Order: sequence, then C-alpha cells, then structure tokens
Amino acid sequence: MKSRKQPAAKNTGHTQRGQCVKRVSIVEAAAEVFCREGFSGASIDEIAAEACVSRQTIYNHYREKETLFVAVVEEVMSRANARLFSILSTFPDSDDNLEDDLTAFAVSLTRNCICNQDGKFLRKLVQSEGERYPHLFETWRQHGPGKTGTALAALFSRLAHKGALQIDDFDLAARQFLALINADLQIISLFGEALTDEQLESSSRAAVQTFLRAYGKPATRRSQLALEEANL
Amino acid sequence: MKSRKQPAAKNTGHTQRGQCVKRVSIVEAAAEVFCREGFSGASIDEIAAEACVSRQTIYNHYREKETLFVAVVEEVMSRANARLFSILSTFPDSDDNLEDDLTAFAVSLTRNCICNQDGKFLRKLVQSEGERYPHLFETWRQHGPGKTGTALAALFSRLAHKGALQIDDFDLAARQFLALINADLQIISLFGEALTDEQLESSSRAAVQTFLRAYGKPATRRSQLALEEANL
DNA sequence: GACGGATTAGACAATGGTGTCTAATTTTAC
DNA sequence: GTAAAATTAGACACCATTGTCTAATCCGTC
Repeated sequence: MKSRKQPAAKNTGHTQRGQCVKRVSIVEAAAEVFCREGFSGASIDEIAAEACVSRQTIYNHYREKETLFVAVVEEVMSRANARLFSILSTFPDSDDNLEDDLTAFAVSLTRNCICNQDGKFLRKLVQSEGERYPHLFETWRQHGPGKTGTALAALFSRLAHKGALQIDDFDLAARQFLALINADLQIISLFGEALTDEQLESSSRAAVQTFLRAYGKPATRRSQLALEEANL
Repeated sequence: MKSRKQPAAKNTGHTQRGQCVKRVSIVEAAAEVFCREGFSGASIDEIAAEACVSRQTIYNHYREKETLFVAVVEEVMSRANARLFSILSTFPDSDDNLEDDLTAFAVSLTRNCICNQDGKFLRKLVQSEGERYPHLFETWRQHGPGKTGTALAALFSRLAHKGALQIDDFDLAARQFLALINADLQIISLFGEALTDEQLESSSRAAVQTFLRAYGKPATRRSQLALEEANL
C-alpha cells in the first residue's frame, strides 16, 4: 500500500530501472517455477533462488505468494495479448494466396502464443488453479482465448466479405480454426517438446487446408473437388 | 510386496468385497482431491476424510502418496479406455446418415470420455504432473489420445473404403476430428461447467458438419456446395 | 465365542514451507 | 560524501503435511 509500486517519486532513471530489473527477474523466475511446480508446489525460496534475489525482496514487492501469483498471471497474459495483436495486424491485405497467408499466420500464432513458454504457463496454470481463482480464470477467458476468438472472427468476416471465405458463423469458424491449429500440437506441446520448424509448418498447413476445404470460397472448393475425383 | 493385493487367500466373499470397497473408495476420493488440488496441494488427510477411511488405511494399501497417485492415474486411465472402446464398438454399420451417426458418436465420446470427471482428471493431472512422471505421461500418450486416435483412424479408414469419406491421411483426419469436437468445449470444460445436452448436441453437430465439408464424399460436398451457392 | 486380519484414532518426530523481523550492507539520489 | 531507500542473509515462530507407531476395535471365519 505504502510504497510498493513507486517507492518515492524522486526516484528516477537508475533506481527505477533497477527496481524494474528486480521485478521482471522475479516475475520471470516465478513464471518458470509456478509453471514447473504448480502453485502449491512452488516455494518462494525456489523462486528467489532462480531470480537471484533474496526472499525478503519478493515479500517487499508482493505481499504474499498469492499476490505474486496473480501478478505473474496478469503479466504473462498481457504479454501474450500484445503478441497476438501484433500478429493479427500483420495479416496481409492481398488475397492472392490465402492458403499461404493463413499458414504463415497459423505458424506465427503457434510459435508466439501457443507453443512458447507463456502459452504453456497460461494453459497449465489456468487449468490447475482456475477454480481457485475464478476472477483470474474469467479474465483469462475474456482476454485470452476470448479475445483471440473475437479477433479471428473479425478477420474471417473481412475475408468472407471479400469473397475469399464462405462462412455462416464467424465465431464458430474462429474456434474451429484455433482447434485445428492445435490438433497436432496438443499432445506434443503439453510435454514441452520443442517441435521443429518443419513440423510446425506442415502441421499448420494441414490445418489450413482442412479449414479451407470446409470454408474456402466455392470456386476453390469446386476445383479442389474436381482434382480429388480425378485422383481416384 | 507382501500382501497388499490379496492379503490372505483364505478371505472370501465379504472380506474381499470389503477390501475392494475401501480400495475403490480411496481411489475415487483421491481422484477427486488430486484433481481439485493438484498433487502437492492434495493432503492424505483430506483424501482419507473424503474416502471415509482412516489415514493409516491409505498407507496400508499404498506405501506412499506417490504410489497412490500413480495407482489412481492407472485406474482412471483404464476406465476411460474401456469406455472409449465400448463407444467405438457401437458405431453403426449402415451408412445412410453419416452426419447423424458421427454426431451421436461425438456426443457420446464427449460425454463419456472428455467432459466427465475422469476426462477432466486426466487432462489436469497429466498436464500438471506429466513432467514429474515421464513414464506416466508416456503411458497416457499411448493409451489415451494415442489409442483414441488410432481407433478413430481405423474407423475412418473403414468409412473411406466404403466411399463415405474422402481422406488422404487417416491419422491426421482423426486428430482433426478430435480437435473439432473439442473446439467449443476446451474453454468450458476446463472450468468444469456442465454443459446442457442441447449445447453438447449442437456443438458436436457443428464439428461434424465442418469435418464432413472437408472430408465428406464428393457427391455430398458437391450438393452442399450447390446449396450454399443458391443461398447467396 | 475365539481367532486373525483389517481398520481405526491418536500421538509422534521430522520436514519443509510461509511470512515476519532485524541488523548489516549495498545502491542510488542529491 | 551523505542520507535515504532498497536489498540481503539469517534467525524466528508458526503451521501443515508426511509417514511411522501403537493400542484399541471392528468384522468375517471357523
């Protein structure tokens, strides 16, 4: 309450950056350890050691373990959110090769939001502690998958408007797109195995191809059909 | 080692059933508590209380907490497996209404293997403790999603052979089918909210429809296409 | 009813974690 | 250089949990 965020307004430059360094190093380490051990399995001592910081410093910044946990989740969530919007904003406007564009989009979504450390943290922690912190869980739902879904739905709506996609229910299509993207990863990414760029690329492309067979514009789907029948 | 499974061969009937009752009540309670609290958050006392059993009895059956945990995972996994195969074996042979058949299949898969207590337990626990018990994690991969995927792929191969589906890669199609089934549930089921029969039915149908637009037999997809173009 | 295995409650030491406190030390601002 | 703020190590009380032990009790079998 007193002076945790801005201990003294006179502090400038170094001190503030110094504090910041401690803070991020604490949050970083805490994310690691919480993710590895779960909330109750993670000890403050372990976090302090991993952050190269004394235990007391942690208690100075965050009153108790729970405060730290919530702060970590919020930090990781906002980082993930920023990345998501950065990716969305770079989706190309041209529609001459939708499959490639969507594949590249899926790859970068996977790499930066789903398969990285933050994505793993959020999946694991929200899953294991979500019931204990309903508020947190709700925030995650709305700012995490919720926002992703909404943003994706908007993108699809734009593409459908241009005639590149044929979609009834944009939200449903968004959820299914995300699900398809994850289809191959669910099993692997839980474990934390890093997958090669080739695996990532090919699994994303497979997802996009299936998505386009279901939601691509009629002309594309018709020629796809003709091709498949010829192959018989 | 000595006499944990069958304490004395002379015991018959009641005693044996008595033991069994204790064992299943312990495993049942442990599943509950482990699922709710995670491995390190779950205390033996809590499990004992929920099982209406003394703490010592638990230590008699399972040498230590870890032993109990592994036993619970194995038990839950084998139950889930049994259910899966029971569902698979009832898939109808007639192919006059594939969409309805697949939808019913998806509904029952979801209800009995994914959204029930066992499914939740496996998702949560394997996710949070998988890295601590690689052996367990491997077993889950092969006997859980692995087996489901293989079995599904076999089903699809059968259907493709009959001309009802048009699939290149059966394993991929199986993973994507499972992913689509889960698309709407991921968010809800984490939380443990029970979803209504209507939600379940409609979300399963949506998944199946998308799947069939991508993998349905050409004739169906062509008429689907014509219908959509007429709707414009 | 008596035996024997299973179960029970309760006490117990050992361990490890949380959160507080203090006194010493370092870092930063001026 | 000095003062204020931040950080540190270490000790501390407190509490929960694990796993063991014991003596009493239950319950089916003979």
